[in-house]
Amino acid sequence: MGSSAREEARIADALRKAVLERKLAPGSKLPEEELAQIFRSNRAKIRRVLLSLSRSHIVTLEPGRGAFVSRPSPQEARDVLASRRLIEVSLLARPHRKLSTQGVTRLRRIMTQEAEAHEKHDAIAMIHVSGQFHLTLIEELGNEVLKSITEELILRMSLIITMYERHNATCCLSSDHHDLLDLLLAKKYAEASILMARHLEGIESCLDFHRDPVTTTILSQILQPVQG
Amino acid sequence: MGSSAREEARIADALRKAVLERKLAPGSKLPEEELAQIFRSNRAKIRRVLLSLSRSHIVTLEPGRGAFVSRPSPQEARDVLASRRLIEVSLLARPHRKLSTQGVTRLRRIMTQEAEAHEKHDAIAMIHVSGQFHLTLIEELGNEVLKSITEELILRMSLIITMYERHNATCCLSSDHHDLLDLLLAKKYAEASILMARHLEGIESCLDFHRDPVTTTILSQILQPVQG
DNA sequence: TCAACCATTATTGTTCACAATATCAAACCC
DNA sequence: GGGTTTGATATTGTGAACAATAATGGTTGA
Repeated sequence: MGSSAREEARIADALRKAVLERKLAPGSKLPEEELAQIFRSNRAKIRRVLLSLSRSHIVTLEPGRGAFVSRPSPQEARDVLASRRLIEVSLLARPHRKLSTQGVTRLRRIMTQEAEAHEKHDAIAMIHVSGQFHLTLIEELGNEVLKSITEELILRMSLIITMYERHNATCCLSSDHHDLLDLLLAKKYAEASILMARHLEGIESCLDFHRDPVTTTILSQILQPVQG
Repeated sequence: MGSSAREEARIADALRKAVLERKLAPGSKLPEEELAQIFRSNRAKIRRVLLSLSRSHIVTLEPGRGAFVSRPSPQEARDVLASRRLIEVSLLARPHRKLSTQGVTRLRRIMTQEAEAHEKHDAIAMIHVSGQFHLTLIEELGNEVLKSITEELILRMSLIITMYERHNATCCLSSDHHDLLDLLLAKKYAEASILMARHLEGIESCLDFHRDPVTTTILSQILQPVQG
């Protein structure tokens, strides 16, 4: 069987998904044995997955103690937010290329899904779709490298929001996304970039770095339904 | 012994250094056993290091075949260059903070080393010092996250330059660095960012994506002196 | 009652042997 | 003679057993 890489990718994706959807709280312990049986895998594979995720700052490996979902410090949080803002705002201000017609179609479809999720009050779907909007924008106006960098930053932001969010603030106002696309179609890049800056600052303003980083270490049974 | 992480970091650093200094040609095979005895280590640790490096796009793991130094495609090369340009140029245009006095000192010291390396025609020292200049700038004006992102991009650029460089073009004109610092001290950020854009475009213009990616697979004896 | 210590238990870290796979070369058929 | 097949060799992939380490809980003594 040469599908071991696929299996590891599946496990890593499931963990990343759980982090993105804020089901795995920062600080949660990730015991190798437990993960192995949840995913019907073995420790060796789990271990490689955890090593990979630790390189993406999603997981922190403490020697002799094991793997934990990362708990970004306030400073790290600020840096992640600032970095994402720099990338996305600058890209809108000076996009590498024009929006393709199929790109516009993709963005429109995503916004439709966003509206549906909003209507159903499906917070998890909102997170996914909102992330997809930003990533598609980067893919269209930028390139693959920026996209994968931002993918990682978005994942780290999920941890940050879980730790430091003030109330149940909505992560992304979908109206912003709508206005953003309008401005881009009108080639008003300067205005679009300003809107994006405000958009991301909006997320930031919902954070409170003073409060105790509440990290209820949730049991891993949350992962059970993920792997189907 | 709990120093296994340290040992792995040492091996990873040695490999990264070899890539940065362009001693390890893209496409070179990295056999686990051979690396293990070069670094007086074992396959398990080597394997973990290679997995880590593969996450940084420095190494490519081919299932069943082993690890190879990555050979970035022309498209990937363009994306890496564009991403680095976006980050550094935007950061100069709108720095997150002012240059600290000790930051200026550090940059000046680096430029001194740069002049020395230039005088001695020490190409390897030039690479290191030039990278340090850019990274220090990002650390001073930006943050740690952007710094580590750029660290990875610089490493990938080393591979790109090895594969696609036209002649023996100097990677960074030190005069540019000098002018850059002057502009920053004068708070002429707009001009500084333009200079940075030209600076990085200069590197890009030395590349030729049409020529065959010459990848002389160098033996790993190059690594021997690295680990001392 | 509290604190320090020690034994127990659970988890991680390491090593080894073996299985699977790809590479290479020689033999073979067309 | 060229291309294909087939076996030998080397390298990677996998799993399990063992060692080392940290967390846990209970005991003992002040």
